[in-house]
Amino acid sequence: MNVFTKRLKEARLKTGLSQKKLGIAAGLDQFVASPRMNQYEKGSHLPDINTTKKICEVLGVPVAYLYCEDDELAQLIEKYGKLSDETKQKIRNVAGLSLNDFS
Amino acid sequence: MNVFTKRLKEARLKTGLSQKKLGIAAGLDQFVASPRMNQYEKGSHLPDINTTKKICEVLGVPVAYLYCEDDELAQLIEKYGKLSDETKQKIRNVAGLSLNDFS
DNA sequence: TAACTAAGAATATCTTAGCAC
DNA sequence: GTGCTAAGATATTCTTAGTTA
Repeated sequence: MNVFTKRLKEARLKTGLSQKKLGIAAGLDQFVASPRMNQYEKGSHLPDINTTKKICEVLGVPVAYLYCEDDELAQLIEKYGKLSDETKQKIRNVAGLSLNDFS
Repeated sequence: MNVFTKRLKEARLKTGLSQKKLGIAAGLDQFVASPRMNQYEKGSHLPDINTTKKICEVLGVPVAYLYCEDDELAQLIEKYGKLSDETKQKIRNVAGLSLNDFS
């Protein structure tokens, strides 16, 4: 079980969708959605980048989230897009990434 | 030019390595390193996950970095691993991810 | 209904052999 | 040396046709 499959399964279960329904929601044909999503989640195959993007859109997570090895960083990646601009800026300040840090 | 190719090129140029040298450092055969790394950087092909991991190790970036669409989040992903545990915890607090937030 | 798998079909990447700068 | 590409060889995923719980 690699990181991709772990994050994919966790994110899917959060939505309450079955493997098949997630695949259909991501634009896969109804007859292939079940085996393909299962192959992705079990790790026997890896989806191409476009399918990955669509799956992530349905799951509400960035693509980077599925590839993130570090659990804490993965949490941060998942939440980052839902934060206010103010909070994002605060995080950038703390991380030392601010371009406009005159403090 | 997609996100993967953009981040790959930027990260490689930061290291000062040529495409070929990066490929060799990532474990690719010397005769295939140049075309393969070029194919990855130009976006004609995508490397498998194991090759991606090795490339990222040489580049000093997490795999998630190459797949991150958001530029600011990508910066944060790149820097996160280099931060102190204290700074990481501060960021988690600001993001509202702390499990031990009794404030 | 949901999760899962084998195996041939289809499609992708990888290697070779180069060219252009 | 560096960046880059076409095309056949190779390895992967995708579809089909199911089984299992």
